[in-house]
Amino acid sequence: MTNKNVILKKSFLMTRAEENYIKTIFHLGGHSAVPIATNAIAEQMETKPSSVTDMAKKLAEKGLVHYKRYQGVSLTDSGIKTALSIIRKHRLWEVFLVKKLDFTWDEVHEVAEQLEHIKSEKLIDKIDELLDFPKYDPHGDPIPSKDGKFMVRDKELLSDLDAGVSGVCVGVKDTSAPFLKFLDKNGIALGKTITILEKEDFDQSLHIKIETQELHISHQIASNLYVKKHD
Amino acid sequence: MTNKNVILKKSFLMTRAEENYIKTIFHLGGHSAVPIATNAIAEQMETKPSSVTDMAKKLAEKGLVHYKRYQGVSLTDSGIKTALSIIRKHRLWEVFLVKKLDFTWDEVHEVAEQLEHIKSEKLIDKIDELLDFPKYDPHGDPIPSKDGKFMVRDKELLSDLDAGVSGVCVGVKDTSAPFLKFLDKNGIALGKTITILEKEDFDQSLHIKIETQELHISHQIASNLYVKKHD
DNA sequence: AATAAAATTTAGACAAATCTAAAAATAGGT
DNA sequence: ACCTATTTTTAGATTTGTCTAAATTTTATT
Ligand SMILES: [Mn+2]
Ligand SMILES: [Mn+2]
Ligand SMILES: [Mn+2]
Ligand SMILES: [Mn+2]
Repeated sequence: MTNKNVILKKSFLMTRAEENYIKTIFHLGGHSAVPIATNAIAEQMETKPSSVTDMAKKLAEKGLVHYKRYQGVSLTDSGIKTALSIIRKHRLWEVFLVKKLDFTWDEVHEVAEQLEHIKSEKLIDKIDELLDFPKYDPHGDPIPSKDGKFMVRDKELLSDLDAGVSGVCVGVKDTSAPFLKFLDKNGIALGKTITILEKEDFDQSLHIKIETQELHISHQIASNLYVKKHD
Repeated sequence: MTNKNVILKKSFLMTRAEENYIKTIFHLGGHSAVPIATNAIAEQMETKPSSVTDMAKKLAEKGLVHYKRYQGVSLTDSGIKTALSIIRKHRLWEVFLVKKLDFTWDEVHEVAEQLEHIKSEKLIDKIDELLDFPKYDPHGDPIPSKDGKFMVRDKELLSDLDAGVSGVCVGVKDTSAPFLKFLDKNGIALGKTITILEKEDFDQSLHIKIETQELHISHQIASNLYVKKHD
């Protein structure tokens, strides 16, 4: 087998489980030098630490993660590339589902979790083209380009801003269906302008204006909404 | 667990391997009373007969096939329903790839083999709607509706027709990429009118007119082209 | 009907991904 | 520095889907 085929094999012969581990490690911050703890990965993936250890060894064997016993794992350059490719697919499929099939933003994640594992470079590139090369997914998260680059929009948690400040809602931190449905119910959506009218010292709850409507939201809600401040 | 959940489990908790076996059995004709031989399934799936036996037992356990030792397998009503649902997904995805993403008809099968296993009823129904409820896939094969019904177009193999007869090309029997590429190269496509000008007794090869162009094709080619005769 | 050939099943093994329970290593507190 | 609590790894088992080799059943041939 040629060296080129070995390289191809590595990226094409990833199992679904392997891909899910790589993606989780990336999301936990394992792309930086800081290694991620076995337990953190296990908790995030709803599996047991012993399973994570087994997989860490396998991924290290494949050159996708750095792993030293008891020292946690972090992604190699190859692992980061792989993670970005999966995240790209996940987010593009989410945009597709919303823009072309009228899914709501709380419905797309579950299906994208499956679609992100479809192996076809042509397929995802054509989906990208069909969607006119979107930069952000339905939850405001950036979509990596084919070569792994993506916009890091400067945004802040609504809960970190002071009274009087206003900006545009550009993302959500919690992407769970219940949270997204709550936002729908209260007229909060990406692209809308939010102004902090008042901040309650006692419980950090906020009195906000969203477009024309006034609303009271808890700290928990505010700490899951990303806003881009007006200049 | 309620009875309803048990039923749901059966249709939702199918593994990819199980789905592929069910689909293969259906394609080999196992939907009729005639049971399909273990070896036939093994050959079609490029696996070993012993593996087929193991899976036959599991599928029988789940009520998807009839199975008696040494007697082959056939699909139960539930198995047929399952097979039609997978085939529906496969063919709708093939149409999607051709109509919306500019895939050629020789590229779609491999990707559809993956996409057919995505679990989301809403997804496939929305794809169906986006495509305006197509009745046939890019190879002329009928697409089962949500409730498992589909058109059986009356069509004949070009090789079974006599000289002088003409009709419209409505399907291919061999859907392999090499055959489809051969057809492209020779200007043969679904929807085109074909007339048999002459039939060579010796080797059954045909001299045909396809639209305005004349062409000589072997028996092997003719026996993989479906035609609907003109009235 | 007996025997040979072919098809099918069984038995036992293996790889992938997971688990539980026990052992080992690390980190934190005094 | 020592002890303890926590984290992580190892060892061994389990499930799914596969394989090879041997045994069994069916089918075809004499
Ligand atoms: Mn998502
Ligand atoms: Mn998202
Ligand atoms: Mn196909
Ligand atoms: Mn087809």
